[in-house]
Amino acid sequence: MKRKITLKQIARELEVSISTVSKALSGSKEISEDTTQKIQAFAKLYNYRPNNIALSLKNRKTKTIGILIPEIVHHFFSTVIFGIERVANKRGYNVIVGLSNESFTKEIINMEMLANGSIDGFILSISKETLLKQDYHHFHATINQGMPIVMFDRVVSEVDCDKVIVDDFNGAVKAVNMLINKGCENIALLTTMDYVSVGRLRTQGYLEALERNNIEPNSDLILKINDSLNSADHLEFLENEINKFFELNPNIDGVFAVNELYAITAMKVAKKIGLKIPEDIQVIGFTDGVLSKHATPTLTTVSQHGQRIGEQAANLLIDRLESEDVEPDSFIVNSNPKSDFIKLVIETEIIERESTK
Amino acid sequence: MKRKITLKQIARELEVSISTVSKALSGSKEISEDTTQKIQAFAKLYNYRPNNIALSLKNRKTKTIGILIPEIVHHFFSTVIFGIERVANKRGYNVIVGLSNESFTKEIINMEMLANGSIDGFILSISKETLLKQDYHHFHATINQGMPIVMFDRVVSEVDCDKVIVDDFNGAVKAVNMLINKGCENIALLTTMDYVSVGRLRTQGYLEALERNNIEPNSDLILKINDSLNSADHLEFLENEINKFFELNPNIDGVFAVNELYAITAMKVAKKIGLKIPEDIQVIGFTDGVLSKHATPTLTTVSQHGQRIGEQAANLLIDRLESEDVEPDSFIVNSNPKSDFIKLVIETEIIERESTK
DNA sequence: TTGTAGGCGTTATCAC
DNA sequence: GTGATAACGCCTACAA
Repeated sequence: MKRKITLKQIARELEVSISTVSKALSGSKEISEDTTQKIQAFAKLYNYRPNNIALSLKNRKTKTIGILIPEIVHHFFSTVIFGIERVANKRGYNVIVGLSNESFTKEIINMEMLANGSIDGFILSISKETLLKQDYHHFHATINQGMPIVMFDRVVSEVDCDKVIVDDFNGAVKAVNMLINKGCENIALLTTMDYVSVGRLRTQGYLEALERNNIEPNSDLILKINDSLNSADHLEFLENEINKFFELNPNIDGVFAVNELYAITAMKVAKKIGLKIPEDIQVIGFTDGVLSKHATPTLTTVSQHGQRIGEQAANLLIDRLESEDVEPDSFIVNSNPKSDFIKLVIETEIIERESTK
Repeated sequence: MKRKITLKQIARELEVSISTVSKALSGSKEISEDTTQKIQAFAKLYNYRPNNIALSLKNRKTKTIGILIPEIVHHFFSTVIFGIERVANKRGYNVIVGLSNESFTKEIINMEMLANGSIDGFILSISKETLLKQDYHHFHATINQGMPIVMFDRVVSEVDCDKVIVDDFNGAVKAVNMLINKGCENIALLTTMDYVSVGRLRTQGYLEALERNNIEPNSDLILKINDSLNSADHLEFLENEINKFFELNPNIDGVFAVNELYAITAMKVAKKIGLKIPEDIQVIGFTDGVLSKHATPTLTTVSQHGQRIGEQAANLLIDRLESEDVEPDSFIVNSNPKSDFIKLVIETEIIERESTK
């Protein structure tokens, strides 16, 4: 077992100085043909590779991106990671993943763990608990330390940073519009509690679409589901809630659900009580995951393009990291660093499947 | 924007030496009460945290684990990551993720990228292409460099390292046994091509169960599906294959599928051609993912306990990393480092749902 | 053409 | 009690 070889060892072995080795390996023409050749051959033989940690320390940049997300066993988030990793890798960066599990404390711990030199910047989506608490001091702190953050999906206006968001509002408008155009007259909304901003935006989109079509919103047709329960009991609870809801409102002929699970469950309940999809009731869900594609009938969804979100976020972050390099040299007067944060809105796309006519 | 503060800056500010600051902060009692207090207060005020990179360089360990997997948008793998992250975090480690996308080359590039000091050890699952090529030199190389590897799920006997695997063989036996006990007489096997070892093991389990029950295996009832196509066309292809298969073998009353997708698709096709589940045909799939839980009918599956796999793998790796620290001091004669690699077999568990009687 | 020295941030050893 | 020094591995400005 031969440990990784270092410049020092090569130098000792070849009886030259460390800097000669360094220069020879980087192809500097300060060094003579002969020694360069000799050194490069030796290095190749022993498979020399510069130590990343040493480089990081010297260059004060690690070439790695920290991702901090609420959960990973989740189609949307893993898709985003996939997108991030893709461009990160292409641009020479690694990716380090931290999970908050929707917990405020774990989010903070993870941030501190990574912010101490391990990474050059963050790409993150805020945990539910943090959103509830509305305590964003840890974001401000790391930004103040000069570490850039790019937020995606669950973002918050209180923090100044680059953001990549889904066009939740218009996605919902499009979906509900489609239901209306396909003949639905009593469209139900299945949504979450308000504190997760995306849920709120999707609800607003639902209302907006109704208004544009001169349909009076009916609060009976809106079901707000408490999603704070954990998965074990959650599924049953969900089915019961939706079941009650459908029985109270037998006139429902269209459903817009703010996430895939609600949509799938709505279909399941509908089928159980004898409704035909899409003949009797049409369903559209936000978020295009595995379930939608494989449900029977397959589910029409609003796709968020998770991969694109990840790619854009990574590009945004890396662009900022690499532009910072130049900053100290440039004396642009209007650099205006406070307000030129970018907010990318990723358009949604409706994927039509069998649950709509 | 105040950059992260360093020992040097504290020292300068307080007009003491760097080493005094270092000692004071680590609570050494070499330093007087007074200065210790003063320094600690100052450090707290400026929120001093030691720089991880510098520590890594000094200690020659990064306290981070490299995960290298074929894909991340995949329930099983993300579950494993979840498990790894959990124990890694608990034990003070970070987790850096690389994706091979089932590509041999990307696997190598990622390994080399991470092996140059960025991590202390690997947890990985081998890409399909690598398994096909049977070229494992990169694993040997990194192990030879003194970097431990723990493989999970897709492992290979040619590489000497710790392994955590699913009991694919017995899982399959259990599943097929269950089908037999529930009255199935013509059990079909839906499997992949042979080169992915887990597929082969599950196939062997299927055969074993038949044999134990004195049932003559019938090659007509085994469908090997070419899964090298990409997802776009794959689904349709899959449905067609299974459809043809079912039509050729109308006597099938039980299906064991080596993965969730095949099982779900089999159910879909069965329903389409008018078979009732589980009355006419019962189905069990390997891998317990989201689809199984939400399909109609819900699918009986063989759960692999992905999270536990991840946890065990992480514990194995960290145990090895932290035992290495002691090694140089201990002069145990029978240390026998070559052959004491651990192979953990995680038992599967059948989760009964509606697709079986 | 080659080598020396300093520094990235930290800790540990040893001297004062 | 406090501080100087070396070392982790690398790079680079500056000497020789």
